Amino acid sequence: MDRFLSNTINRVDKKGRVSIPANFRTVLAGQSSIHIILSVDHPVAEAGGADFMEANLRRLSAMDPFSEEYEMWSFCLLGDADEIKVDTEGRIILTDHLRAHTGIEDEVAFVGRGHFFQLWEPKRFNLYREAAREKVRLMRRSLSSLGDSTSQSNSPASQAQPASSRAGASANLQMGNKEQDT
Amino acid sequence: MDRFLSNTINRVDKKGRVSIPANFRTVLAGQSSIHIILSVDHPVAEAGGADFMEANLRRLSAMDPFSEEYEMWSFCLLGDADEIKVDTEGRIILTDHLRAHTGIEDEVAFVGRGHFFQLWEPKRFNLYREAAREKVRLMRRSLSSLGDSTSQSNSPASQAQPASSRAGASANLQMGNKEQDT
DNA sequence: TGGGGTATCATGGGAAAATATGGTCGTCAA
DNA sequence: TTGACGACCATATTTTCCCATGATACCCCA
Repeated sequence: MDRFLSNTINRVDKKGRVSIPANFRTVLAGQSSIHIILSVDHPVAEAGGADFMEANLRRLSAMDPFSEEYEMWSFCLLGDADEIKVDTEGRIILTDHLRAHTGIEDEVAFVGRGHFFQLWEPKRFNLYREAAREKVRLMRRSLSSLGDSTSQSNSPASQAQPASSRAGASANLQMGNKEQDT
Repeated sequence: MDRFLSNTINRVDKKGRVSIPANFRTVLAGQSSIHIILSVDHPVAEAGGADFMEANLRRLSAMDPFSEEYEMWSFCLLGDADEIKVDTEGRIILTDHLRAHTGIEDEVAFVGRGHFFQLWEPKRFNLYREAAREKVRLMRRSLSSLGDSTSQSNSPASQAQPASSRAGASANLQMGNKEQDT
């Protein structure tokens, strides 16, 4: 298990602690803290281990340091970021501005996104999920009307290759910027 | 045997476990977990081994990582997916959101689809199957009216189903995209 | 070819391990 | 001193492992 998958809803206790789902913890492989940034697009926080942070910084370093783009990105990526300790039970304490940004109160939806995961307020998560599913439905429909190779009206799966070909496969599995595999 | 074929209905026990059909297990070749995604069109889950997951992700990696398209697909393919452990007896435990999406309660229809297989709630599976047959019948009819006027139903599959009477059936092709979840 | 024995399979249940969650008690700093 | 936080402990629930059973399919040999 080497990427964040699936979603779980966990409770926040009186002290503000939440358990990171066990399968996410195994991906984090015992790191004692996680890095969190706030999404600019949605009321959601995005988190991952050290490699997640590094990937973000690497993206930043590819920009012109005097551009406005750089200014804004670095502001959000660094200024609005957090490094949160994971306690001995695998829990984290949410910061105030994380709660404010996400609307999280007493429950958190942990949503795996590959090389990072998201923290949603559960109701918002469900809304967004519905919207995402609808969008995918529409996108696929318009795709198949183009005569997209083999794609018949199935799931994304309908396109999958026979099991072989795994050699090059893992190369770009991860999104955008990724560095560690395994 | 390297493809998932045919279909089987197995029971879910009190603890929520259900056996993966033995012939499917041989295709999985001893992998200790399976990957599952939820169909966006139907109340069905689609599952396979590691190669199934990789094939899906490969599809993702062809997209622009900053596009909305990518965002939506990856959300569904990763955030709404599951990696489920297979126990020593070859059983899995269905997650809550999988049950919510499929409507599965105490029985599961495993349906082979080649390089992956589906999990259906048996009644819905039957309805869908009816609807699918009807569609095929209609499509064939309109096709054959283009030229081959004589071709009448003699497919090996044409069984004793009174073709009509299932008027409502095709409507059900879409059923369930309004699943009520938690 | 028939019959008995054997392997495989779906299913069930008990017990141990893991997990999510709750609470207590010091410590350190404001 | 108070309040936040970390380490530590407690517990209910869930998951996993192990063993058992009835049923069926399969095979071998007389």
